[in-house]
Amino acid sequence: MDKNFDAQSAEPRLYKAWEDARAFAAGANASSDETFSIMIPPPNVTGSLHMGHAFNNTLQDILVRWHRMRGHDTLWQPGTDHAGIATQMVVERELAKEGNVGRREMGREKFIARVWEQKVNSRGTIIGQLKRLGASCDWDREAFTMGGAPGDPEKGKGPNFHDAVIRVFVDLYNKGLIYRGKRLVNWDPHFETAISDLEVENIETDGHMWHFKYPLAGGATYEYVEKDEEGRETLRETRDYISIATTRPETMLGDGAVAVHPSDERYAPIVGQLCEIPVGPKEHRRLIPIITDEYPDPAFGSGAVKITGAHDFNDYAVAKRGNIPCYRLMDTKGQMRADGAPHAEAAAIALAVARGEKTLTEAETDALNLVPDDLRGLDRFEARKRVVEQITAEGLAVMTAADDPRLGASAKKQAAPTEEPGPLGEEVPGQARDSETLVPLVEAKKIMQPFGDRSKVVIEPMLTDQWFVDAEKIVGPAIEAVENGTVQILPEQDKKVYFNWLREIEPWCISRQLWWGHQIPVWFDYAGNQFCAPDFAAAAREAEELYRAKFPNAEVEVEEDEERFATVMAAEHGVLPFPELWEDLDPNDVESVIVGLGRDPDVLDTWFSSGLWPIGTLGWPEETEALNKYFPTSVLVTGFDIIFFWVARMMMMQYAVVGQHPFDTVYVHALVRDEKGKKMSKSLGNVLDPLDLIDKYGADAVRFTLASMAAMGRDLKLAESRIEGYRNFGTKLWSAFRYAELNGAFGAAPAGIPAPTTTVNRWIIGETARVREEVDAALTAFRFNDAANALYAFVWGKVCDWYIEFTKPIFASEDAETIAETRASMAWVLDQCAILLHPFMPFITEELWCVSAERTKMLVHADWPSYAAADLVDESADREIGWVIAMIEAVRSVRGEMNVPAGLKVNLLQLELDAAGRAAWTRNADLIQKLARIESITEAASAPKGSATITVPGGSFALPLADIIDVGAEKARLAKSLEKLEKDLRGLTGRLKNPKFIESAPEDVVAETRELAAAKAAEEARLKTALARLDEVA
RNA sequence: GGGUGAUUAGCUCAGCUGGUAGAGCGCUUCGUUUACACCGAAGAUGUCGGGGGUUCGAGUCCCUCAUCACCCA
Repeated sequence: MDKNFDAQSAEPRLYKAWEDARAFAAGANASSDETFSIMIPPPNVTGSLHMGHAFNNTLQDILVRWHRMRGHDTLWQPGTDHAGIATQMVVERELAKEGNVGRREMGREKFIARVWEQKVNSRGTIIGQLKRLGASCDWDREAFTMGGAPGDPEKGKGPNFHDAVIRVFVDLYNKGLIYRGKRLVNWDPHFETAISDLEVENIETDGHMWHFKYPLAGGATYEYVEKDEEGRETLRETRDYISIATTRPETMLGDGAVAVHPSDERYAPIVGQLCEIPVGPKEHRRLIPIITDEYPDPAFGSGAVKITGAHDFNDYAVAKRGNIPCYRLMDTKGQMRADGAPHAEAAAIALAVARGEKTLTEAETDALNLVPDDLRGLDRFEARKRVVEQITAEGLAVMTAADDPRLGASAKKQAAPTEEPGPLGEEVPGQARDSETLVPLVEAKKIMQPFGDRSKVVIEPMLTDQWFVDAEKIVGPAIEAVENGTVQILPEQDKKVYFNWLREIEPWCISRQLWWGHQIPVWFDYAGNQFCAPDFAAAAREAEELYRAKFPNAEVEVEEDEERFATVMAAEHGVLPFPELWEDLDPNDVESVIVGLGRDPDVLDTWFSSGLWPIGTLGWPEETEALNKYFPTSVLVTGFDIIFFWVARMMMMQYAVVGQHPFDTVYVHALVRDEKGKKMSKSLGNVLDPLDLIDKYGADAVRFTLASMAAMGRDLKLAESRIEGYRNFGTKLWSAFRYAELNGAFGAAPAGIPAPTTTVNRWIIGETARVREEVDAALTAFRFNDAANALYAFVWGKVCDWYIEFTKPIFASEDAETIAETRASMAWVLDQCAILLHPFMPFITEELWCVSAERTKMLVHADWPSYAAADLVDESADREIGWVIAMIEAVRSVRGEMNVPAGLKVNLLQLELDAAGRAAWTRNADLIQKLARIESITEAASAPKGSATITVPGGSFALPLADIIDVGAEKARLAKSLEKLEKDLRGLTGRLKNPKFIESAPEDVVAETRELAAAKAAEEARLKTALARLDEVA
């Protein structure tokens, strides 16, 4: 054997050997009917392996390898996710980089073809990286969340996931669980698509709060009175306006009302009146009603809130309650609308509505563009600036003293006025020279601003038509399953997060205005009828049926017409031409009907398809053998950040579709952070690339590190030094095998558990059984760190530190029988180390397995042991070795502290020793003498002058070190031990003297305490005699 | 604002149902005793965030305060 394991060259070789042997195939090495299955959380196709993946997949691989070795019928299902928005973003960026035309110029079909190309190319990256980690997935079953979708160049290679997704959509649609509607959604103006609320990050940012006056209609006035808590008047003035605070002035253009709290006395006199939106051309100022609603907080701002139903979630709710129109102001890019009739015309209609002279349908309201002509087409932030300028110029901004602290940093700047006064009301307001001057009240304020998690642009709440899953109707079983334990979530605390979210579930917006994804299987006709079906032919049949019924004597022909969808959309915006024509017809007279069907161009949220991952990968809707065998799956291992995105939705969807729970256990792991606890991010530059680490330390070291730090529910802070430490552990194991090789313990594989006679061999076999139980118990409880640490402590602390050292005198001896027995025992013990470590460190253990003996199977398929400590632990061997170790440590400790030269062999005087101690000594004299470097031992009645005392259970010894010993140092050493001992003893006897302790503590605890107290007392006595002797000398 | 978690050795953390604190790394001293210097031997270090309570007994259970982190508004 070489001196070290060469991970770089061995890992690819070993992985290939496993793959060639189809060692990871579902059911490989199965010897029982028990099944174990895991679905990989599919990484994005365009992604690459980061620390989170490495962690996640290491844990999965440990479980999978462990179960496979235990003979369970095991499947680890791999695959990748099409990651709609992320992938589309990557490809669009690539196109731009190549100087190519954009996707719109390219057209949908060509663009999709391009994305497929990208998918085929980059899919291999992440798969290759998973293999480098050692992931033992059944690669032949690799799935893709868009597998089989139109354009898939590898159609038929993996499961047809597309058909499954479409089928589920149709199914849920038919069950009434999916619907289309105009709702306020989170709109990403960069990608020009709706996104779900989970894809929005709310970030606190520096913002402003502007205060404006909305003049009352017709110059009306009222007494505005403010009172303090005792009801005393603090302010009374006659006002002709109502004061409004807003962080988004540009949305004023779409205000539908001003709302105040019903209990707010300040505004009671003007509720029901109209007020004027103080922006837009003077001659077309819109009037809006002042209404009451529970939403405004009287204590916040002025207590009055403008209501812009089409651009704010809270306002939307108020608008719905108060039947206030929601006027959409922006287009898909977040620019002020430039469509429709001129502002004057639109404003007139809106005014009529506000006066109650006219009502509009939802579509008509949406068609109305209330953006003043001069602001049309502007970016929303530019529009904000203009609106503020216009209002301020007109004198309708609320003013305040220039040193008003609410102005924030800009207020302090007053002392040093800038040279050029900027336009009033800008984001840096107020250029006044002294506090007498009034400036517009623009509060500097932290506001929570929504950002797209992918695009990083400010999300715009937008009123659009979208598809929704009526999640509320399907959460029931998902909640119950966790409540009643059908599905276990670990760690327990994450259950709460799960419940909180599910119990307050909102409709799930599943449509995305993207091209890369599963296109929604719904076709529209002229009249806006929806036909939901797996394909056009089926949709056409439905349409045909409908029109046959409507026009009994007509020949009905249905044709696909992509233009139709656009027509219908236009119709929704106010022009609905065709059904009106029919009103004048007698349906019986119609002889021919041509129905054009256009398909909804939108695609489904990626999470809708990954929600079907457990069944879709197993071939559902076909009743495949795999589905029968491996579903419901055993464990889902995933990060806590996607409990909502994925776990909860898989639960809901699996129940909704197949009425079953998708997995028995969800193991939620934490985040990998850097050593300072910061989240790893590219912008911080603290990212540890798992592949770099694998290159440097080997996959085994990386895996073992991650496993040993996987304490449940705790983030792991990863320092490279830890990985280095576990690389060293691998080397330690390697060199232990090398020792075995040098001592003839290689060769034939052990046939069974050896039954040696020598104490050390009997002892280590018992220890092995103990660690096997520990590892199994830890893995059963998903306590990966406990398992890893138990193995570390066993291999290093027991096998290497003691067992191997104990065998040295044996192998150096002439005792052929004992040597043979020790070789067999050592071979077996090291085999067990390899087996038990294999799930954690698959590469090095496989290599050691293969080089150390002739094998019938590779380690990946070796049989996991089941021996019990109860059967293999030999109590007397255990006690004896315990004593021997204590003896050696005691001598070494004294030597170390007394600065006895390491090379010097010393003579030991035995002062007193009980029978057990004598027996242990006799049987293990060789080994104690070698390890403690003792030349000889002689019995003596008393310790000579200038000797150091060694106490062990049942006896005491003396090291005569007349020449070297420092009596003072020895006294100090003994005094220190004695002090500690006495302290322990005080605690113990104190407890034993307490009658309540004897009464109420369990018997075994009392007994244990007594034993401990006795042992400590004995040792105390020995130490005291030793000290007394020293006193005599001194 | 609501929720969750954390606070234990210099650092990073274990410590499951209460029985009197552990690991790894780091640090100090010594050491080539042929498995291993990616090593060995020895050693030092803790009012377990503060305060209160329950208990014979609290790092562990309860209350409270403080600080930090994350999630959701």
